[in-house]
Amino acid sequence: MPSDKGGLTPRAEDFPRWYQEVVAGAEMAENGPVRGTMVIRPWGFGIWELLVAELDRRIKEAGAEGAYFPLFIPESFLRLEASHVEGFSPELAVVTHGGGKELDEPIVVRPTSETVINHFFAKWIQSHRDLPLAINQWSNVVRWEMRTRLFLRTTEFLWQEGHTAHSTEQEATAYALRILRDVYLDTVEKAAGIPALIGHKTERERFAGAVRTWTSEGMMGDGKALQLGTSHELGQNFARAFDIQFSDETGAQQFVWQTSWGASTRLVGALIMAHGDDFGLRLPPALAPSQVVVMVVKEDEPTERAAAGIAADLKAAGIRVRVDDRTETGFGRRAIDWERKGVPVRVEVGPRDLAEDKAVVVLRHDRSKSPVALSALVAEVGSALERTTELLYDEALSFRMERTTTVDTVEEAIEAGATGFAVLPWSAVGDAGEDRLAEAGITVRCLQSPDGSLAEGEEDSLIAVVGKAY
RNA sequence: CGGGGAGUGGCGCAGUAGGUAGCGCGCCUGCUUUGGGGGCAGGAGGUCGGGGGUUCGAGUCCCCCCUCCCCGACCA
Repeated sequence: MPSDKGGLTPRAEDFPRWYQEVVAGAEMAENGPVRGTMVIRPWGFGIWELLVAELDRRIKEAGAEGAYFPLFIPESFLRLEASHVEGFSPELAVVTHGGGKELDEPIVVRPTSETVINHFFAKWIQSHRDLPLAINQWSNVVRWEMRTRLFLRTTEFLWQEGHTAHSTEQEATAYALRILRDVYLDTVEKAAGIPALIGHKTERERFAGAVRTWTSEGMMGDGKALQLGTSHELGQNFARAFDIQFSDETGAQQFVWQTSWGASTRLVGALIMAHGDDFGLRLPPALAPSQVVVMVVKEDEPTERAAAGIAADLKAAGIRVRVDDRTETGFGRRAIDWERKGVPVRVEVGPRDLAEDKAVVVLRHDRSKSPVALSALVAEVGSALERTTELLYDEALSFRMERTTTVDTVEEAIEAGATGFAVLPWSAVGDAGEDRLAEAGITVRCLQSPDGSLAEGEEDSLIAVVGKAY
């Protein structure tokens, strides 16, 4: 029996199931033949490509240059930084054979590229004049995860990893924060329309090998947290392990101060979970492979011509548009398909509209329909697209506020954290409190100043935002 | 690795005392319909996860193996 929800399980009924159905139904991705791997289909990859463009533009503006390092890393490299190996060894994929022979030294498939990149940084950096050095790589990485979910956690995933070296600690800190704010926070909020909290991780949540990890965290539609982008201050840990030294102005040898930062295909999952509704995906226009679909309601020559004309006008206005003239498929089916894929605006063109020189404009955000005069169509669609991201953002923000509770104790945080975020004084948590939260499946997502701004240390005045996480 | 479940057309499933495989969706053809998963008619598509055994006969019973999913320990 057809329902107008396109056959999806309601989000509130079973969120994980709804998520899987959206990923499949919107033709975004499916499982690969090897456990935990993912085939990203054109619709999902189109979203990723737009995300890459948004991120990369900001990364370049922040002064990092693109480069590429190998997929294969000598196993010995990983061992050079103690906490780094410890953190990653359980999830490594290791190549032991090549060309039909057993290798002398096993090769690791990169779980991240800190080690290879720093091996080369050591070679490239000689003088303070070589600094700062900022490199960004777009690549795939492999982490042998136990439980996987499409986009959220897969064995192989696509990401961007930035690596920098600076002559002073202050400069490294400033750069890590610049990336957090100007790249991640800005992309996530402006392009993706997802409100994010920023702060730093507690010691136990910190990246393996970092001295401080900065994070941006979003709340998903089920109240759980998802890390959206992280930026690490590595101090001189890797510099010492890989002997990355430079001569300063006085001729003295010094170790560099470093950062690394990344965002992954997980962001596509964030988009689904932050904005999706019972009818499927809802895409912010900046990340929609097609921002508008013009639907030919009925097969007939004047209608098809009118639809093509509308599409051409929209395209000329710089809008990504596609025409759906598959009239051999029923109208309802096609409408639901585009709705599930999250296309922000649909323009329906049929003989009845054309008789009045109109078309029906349907907004995916609230599924509202309104007749619009053809002469006003481009302007109307354009302004609808401009409003969409902010509407999605506002909706997600009020949801997060509804689901965020300020509390005083760990026990209260456990209760509130079951369905959303709990905010409490960091001094009320501490190491023991983190243990207690962990028993309830809750983690500290980030530490902030009481006003929500960034703070550096672990001093008592900080607040902790806690919740269940993906 | 510990506990639980499942492998049957592309997808989701049924298959009842063992008797030679079926349903829904999808797909193809034609007609009709197109304003929220249309209707009618016809059609294609299956080594029943693999191997062995019992039997006149195995999707079904027995043994071994493989794979996948869910829950717990790890994680952008």
